[in-house]
Amino acid sequence: MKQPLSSTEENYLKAIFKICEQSDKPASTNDVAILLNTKAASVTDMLKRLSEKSLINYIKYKGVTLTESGESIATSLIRKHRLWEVFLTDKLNFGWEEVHEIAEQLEHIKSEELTIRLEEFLDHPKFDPHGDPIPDREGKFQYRQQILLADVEKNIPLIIVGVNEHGTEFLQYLEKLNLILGSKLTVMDTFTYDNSLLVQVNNSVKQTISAKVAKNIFVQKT
Amino acid sequence: MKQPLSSTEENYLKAIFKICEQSDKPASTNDVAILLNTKAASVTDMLKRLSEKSLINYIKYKGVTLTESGESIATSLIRKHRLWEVFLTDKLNFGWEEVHEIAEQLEHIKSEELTIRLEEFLDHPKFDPHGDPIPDREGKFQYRQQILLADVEKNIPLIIVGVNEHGTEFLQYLEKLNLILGSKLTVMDTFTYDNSLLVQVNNSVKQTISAKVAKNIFVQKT
DNA sequence: AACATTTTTTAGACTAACCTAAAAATAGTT
DNA sequence: AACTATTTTTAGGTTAGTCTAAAAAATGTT
Repeated sequence: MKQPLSSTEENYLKAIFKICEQSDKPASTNDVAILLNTKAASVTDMLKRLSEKSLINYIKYKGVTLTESGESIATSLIRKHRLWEVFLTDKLNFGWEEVHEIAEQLEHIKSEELTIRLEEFLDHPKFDPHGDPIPDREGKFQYRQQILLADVEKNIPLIIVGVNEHGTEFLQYLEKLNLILGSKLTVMDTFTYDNSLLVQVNNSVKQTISAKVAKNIFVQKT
Repeated sequence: MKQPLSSTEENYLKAIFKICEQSDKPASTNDVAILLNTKAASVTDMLKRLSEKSLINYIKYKGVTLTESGESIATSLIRKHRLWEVFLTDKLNFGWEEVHEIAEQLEHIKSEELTIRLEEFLDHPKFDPHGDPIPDREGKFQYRQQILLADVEKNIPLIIVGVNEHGTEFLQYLEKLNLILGSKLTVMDTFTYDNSLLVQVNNSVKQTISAKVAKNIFVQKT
């Protein structure tokens, strides 16, 4: 009946999920093409096939959303991806900037039992190394408090709970500034000229942070 | 230059390696087809492509062997396969009959660093859960003493060090008979009628074992 | 509302990996 | 050595996933 999906098909579902999650609107063909680094024509092609399999709701020219079964596959992939990321950092001591690419491969391993035992082995982590929440077996996950460092007021003690970008370069840069998950910081001053911020990290060093960086760091009030 | 191989190509290399290893002769097209559960025509097709990439020595109608680079890829796959099997049994508590299928997928994950760190994490195991030796980073591995239980004389104390078949059914059956890695046993008697054996396991139970089973168990003298 | 621009789809072609059926080469047997 | 049976290769076709170029639909602008 349900023959297993190819990695390619799975990647399309994940892409559609991410786009819809961010914008709360159907994903456009182009959005998907850009995210998957492919061409719009190829996307149209695949959308027809996924629609045939009842994994997406696709209306020509009107964009695409996931059906329930499509969404369940997408969240399962995200779940596996994030669990493997935890494994790679916590057990194999990879840096948070190194794990994405490997997890991208590992998430396609097909074994329900493996995922369950991996989760158990890792002690049921709730967040991955970048602070992203890990869906449970039913695909549900608590959303993190999504306050961007860029939107926060002065003189409030904060803690870093996540990042909004997962590129190697960005994460390595953050690490150099000591801006990692769990780091404490306070915005000392904001400069309206370029929207950069002066922040104090871990109650010691004061640093200036560009607006672009501040828009990619999630914080919580402590 | 060297674009990475597809999982399919990798599986062909592994198959050729296994056939050549067992028979010490070039692998025939048919052998490969049978092992990979595909058709001879498909194999010929692939052999041409692998030959083009200098991974195999292929002479029409004469069979195929691996080149040095082909062999290095094959042993790397076997290395990864067996390391993941150790991970699955030792860390995730899978049974030795459950791990093959999952490791079949995991062996294709591409990251040199991952393999090295996994090996480290597992404490540099030398054998997988079925007693098969794990190649080192250079692809070298010590061959195990390959004495088949079927070929051993009476009244010599033995220990099980490996199996020659990895099917789920066979391994589950062995487990039921308490014939697992490390089990001690002695051949008490042999019956020339059907070549079955009477063995004593762990100095307690006496059991009869068919010739077929005895041909798939490797033992060592203690 | 009509025209220009952008987005999306269609049409047609390519590659990897597979297949079946037929032809060619090898191996086995008398 | 000749003939038969088996193995292997070739020829031609299929499917998934990709592409480019052109056509069609949607969107934006005056």
